[in-house]
Amino acid sequence: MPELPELETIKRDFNKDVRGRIFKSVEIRDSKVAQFSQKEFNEKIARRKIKQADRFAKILIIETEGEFGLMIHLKMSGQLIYEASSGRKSGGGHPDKAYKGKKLPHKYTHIIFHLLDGSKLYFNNLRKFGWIKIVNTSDIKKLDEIAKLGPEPLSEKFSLEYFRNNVKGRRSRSTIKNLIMDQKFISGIGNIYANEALFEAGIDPRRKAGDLSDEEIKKLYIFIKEILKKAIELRGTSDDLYVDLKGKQGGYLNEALVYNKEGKPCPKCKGRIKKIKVGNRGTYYCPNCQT
DNA sequence: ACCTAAACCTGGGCGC
DNA sequence: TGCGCCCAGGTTTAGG
Repeated sequence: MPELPELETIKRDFNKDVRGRIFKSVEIRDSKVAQFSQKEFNEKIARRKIKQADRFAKILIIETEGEFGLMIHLKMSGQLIYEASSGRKSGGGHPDKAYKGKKLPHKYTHIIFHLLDGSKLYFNNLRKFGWIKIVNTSDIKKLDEIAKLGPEPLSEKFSLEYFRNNVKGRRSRSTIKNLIMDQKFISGIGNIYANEALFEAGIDPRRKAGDLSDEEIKKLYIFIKEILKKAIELRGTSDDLYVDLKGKQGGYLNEALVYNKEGKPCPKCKGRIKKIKVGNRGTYYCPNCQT
């Protein structure tokens, strides 16, 4: 579901296609998902030019040239889709359909942003866990949701030393899979890429973090980065509902090693991939290769 | 302080 | 055909 690579894909496309446009108005179709009022939007966002999109782990922030911006979390069923105004060249597929071929907007479109040039941003969210709120962007890193996040796996702050110290130290009693999905420890990894990285590193997801050898810790550290980089190149994973800004699916699922592969042959040993529960999450692994 | 499990929400797939 | 049940999942909250 939307994890770091998916949000990174949206951010990059957003900065290419939407940056510089101007907010006009908003249609709030579900007030749980839109955690702001019409009035607040009119006061803080309307008429402002879009400066850029930033990504912090799985959170997207759309900054305007004013003091405020939008903070967006897709959770697992969210879609942020851009539709260029009709009549102008949009430079790519027109995303008028994004959920089972339904035309936008549809039942699960909870917010629509209208931009001054007639283009639109749709926020769809089937399970309504995702949200958008208006935040003051003068000091983004101090915002509650951002401040509590651990380092990004592809940043310099995520060093092997940091990783090793935490895996062996304070957090050593949780399972290694739960640990690498803990956003306060490393931010941006969710269920899909946790499964994939543990497979590549040959580590059983149920292992206690503290029982990993230095060599295993290093392998996992390397593969977390590798898997995420590869997933960004492939524009993310579309298992169920994830699509990019233009409503297109990501390419990673075709390349996935174990995720969603129950009963399929392991890419390394040709044994069968098993599905179990770890920390209440569906977990795919190869019993032969991951020990 | 720590960990686990339920809750949030909805559609889809399954068994009967 | 249709009802009821369980599952998916990121994060928070409640409970142990």
